[in-house]
Amino acid sequence: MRAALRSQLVTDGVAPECATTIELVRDVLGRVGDKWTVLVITALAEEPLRFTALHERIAGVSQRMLSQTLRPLTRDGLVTRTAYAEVPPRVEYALTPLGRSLGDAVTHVVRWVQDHQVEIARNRDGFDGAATDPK
Amino acid sequence: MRAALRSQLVTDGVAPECATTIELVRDVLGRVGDKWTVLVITALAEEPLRFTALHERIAGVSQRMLSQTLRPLTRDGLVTRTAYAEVPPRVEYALTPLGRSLGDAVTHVVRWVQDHQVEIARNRDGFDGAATDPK
DNA sequence: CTGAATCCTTGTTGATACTG
DNA sequence: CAGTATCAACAAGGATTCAG
Repeated sequence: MRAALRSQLVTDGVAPECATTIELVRDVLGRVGDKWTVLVITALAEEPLRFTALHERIAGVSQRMLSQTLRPLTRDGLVTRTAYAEVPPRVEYALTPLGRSLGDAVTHVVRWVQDHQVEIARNRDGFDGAATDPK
Repeated sequence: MRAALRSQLVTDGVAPECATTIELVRDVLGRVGDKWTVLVITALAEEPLRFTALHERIAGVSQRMLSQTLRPLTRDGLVTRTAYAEVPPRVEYALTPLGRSLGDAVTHVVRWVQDHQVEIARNRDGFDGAATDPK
């Protein structure tokens, strides 16, 4: 199964139909790895939120980055964007079932980090110590 | 549990000990989201490989990016680096159990993409169609 | 209120060349 | 063989300003 995973990811000698899958995998993984997407998903997982509310909950995000993060999520159907024709305008973002299921998948990785953070920190100390103290 | 996840990720009003966890989560997620790490992990999941072998298997990676990808993985204890004192030099990289377990966690996300790629593509078409065809 | 447009700074990537 | 050093190109992120 791991070989099957690799066959989906590797780019040398890919079959043409596979090329689109590997691109999509990279696209989504890159999304998950970016600075704000996971925070947006987890924030929306609690409850639907309007733009400003999101902006307030996610500390440090700029308006620009927030809308840049939301657009591809909306495009992929991970979140819905509902604009109410009022003045002042009101736009509510909510997580779709699809987005929720991605959040669940990502949770595995997040939990992995939490479960292994001590071990990782210890490894880093050992590595850095060996580098500076080569005795 | 989802609220717990969010409490680990969000940066506003964090407890001091949490700050290091959220940084680590971002660090690892960023790693997973970069261009080469997942490919390296999946390649090494099959068998230990030397530098050149990795370089050949992962199409498109430069020597520079490969060593830049390998160093943090080694530092965190996800892969081992064994240098044999020979001429010519030989260095073998292998996945540790820790690295293997991260690969398993990431597999959930990869499988999620595979399972939902059609739905995502359909959503994108709809989104793009609505943008260009506002009738 | 909800963004889009602009500018600017920084970080990331890749090509190339060089070393133990 | 297994990298490091250097440089140029580019993308990402943030601050600010403007608009519907």
